[in-house]
This record gives sequence, C-alpha cells and structure tokens, in this order.
Amino acid sequence: MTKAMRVVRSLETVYPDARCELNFESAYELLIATMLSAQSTDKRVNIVTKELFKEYNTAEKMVTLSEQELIEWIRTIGFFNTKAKHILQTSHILLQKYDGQVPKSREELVTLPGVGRKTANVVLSNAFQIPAFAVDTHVGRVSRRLGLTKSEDPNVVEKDVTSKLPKYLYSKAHHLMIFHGRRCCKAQRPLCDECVVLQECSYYKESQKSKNKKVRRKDSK
DNA sequence: AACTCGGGGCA
DNA sequence: TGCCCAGAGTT
Repeated sequence: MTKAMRVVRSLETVYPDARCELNFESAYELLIATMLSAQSTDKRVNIVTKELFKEYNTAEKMVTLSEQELIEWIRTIGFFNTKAKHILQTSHILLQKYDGQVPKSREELVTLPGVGRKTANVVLSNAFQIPAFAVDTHVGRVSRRLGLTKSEDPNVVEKDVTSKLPKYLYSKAHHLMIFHGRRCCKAQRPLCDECVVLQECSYYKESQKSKNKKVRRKDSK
C-alpha cells in the first residue's frame, strides 16, 4: 500500500460524497461546463448551464448561436469573451471532424480550442470512465504538501501521483484532493487541526520544525 | 516561465 | 478595496 493509497483511504472517510460537482447529462455538456469552469466556480457554472443546456445541449445546436449571443448567456462567468469563442470553435470542430461527438482520447481532446490538460482529463474520467488524474491548483497544492511530488508543473505532478496509484483510484483521488484542498488544505490558513492526513503531511512537519521562523510561503500564494 | 484574460463572491 | 475562483493560450 503506497502513501498515495493511504491518503485516498483516509480522505475517503471524511469526504464520502466527493465527486464532480458540475451538472451534466452528456459528454458534450460536461465538456462545455468544464471549459466554463476554468478560473470560476462550479456553482456559478451550474446556474448558467442549467438554462443554456435546455436549448443548446449539442454541438449542432450550439453553433446556431452567434458569438455575441453566447457571450450574453455566459456573461456572469469570468473570461466570457475567450470562452465563448473557444466553445463555438470547438463545437464546429466536433461537427466537422468527430460527427458532433466528443472524442475519447486525451490527444484529440487537447487539440480543441480552449481544452487543456485539465479539462481533457475531467471529461475522460467523468464522462467516459477512462482513468485520468486531473491536476488543478488544489490537487497540485495538496499533492505537494503531502510530499507526493515536489514539482510545480502539473504534468509532472500528474506523473508523480499516478505512478503511486492504481488506475481505478485516479478519478477518486482527484475529487478527494479537490474537496480536501477547498475545505481543509486551503492555500491560506490551512485547517491543519482538522486534517485527517496530518501524519502523511510533509508541509505540516516543515511548519512545525520552523514554527518560530517564517512559515514557508511557497504553496500559500 | 511569465504574462493575459475577467466578472462575481466574499471578508 | 483586495483577493480568490475545478485554466488555457500566447510570447
């Protein structure tokens, strides 16, 4: 049993319902919702997509919207200008190259405008049940504090953590670390008193060691 | 590696 | 007011 597996087992007891919090009913809906969620919150994305997907829940329907019309739909979400453009471009490509379907490989997904490493992995694991470990700011920070990686590069973090996990735990580990990062292992003022993986945490050990010195700010930005 | 895009929520 | 939010693209 690796350290990463022990972490998953412990976090599971605290966040038994950890899961993707975006509302979706198809791979296309999840793809669009995930694109919208970048640097935003799932709660706000769900408010927008609840209405948007009633009319525009496929690539074919989405491209009937003009860029300005789509911007009006998503105006309450940050980066709406770029996101509207990317959503329409991606929808056109889906129609031209993939018969309107969402491709099921990371290589194909990341070629779509507005789809990066993280979005691709979220779609693969949550829409297609393909093992994938998506690294966002929370997952990266939690992984580094626990000592599962030392890298700031999300690609390296992904490699380091997945090398210590069986594939069937990739998605679960991803969701558990996000929940933990948001509710306990926060960027500022982490709630170490309430943490169930404190024994595994190199960040905590360091902060104890240098209690009278300046606490490391590397992961507190 | 370091920018830029960006409105809304919250202290 | 200032800081943060389940990132991606460009230089």
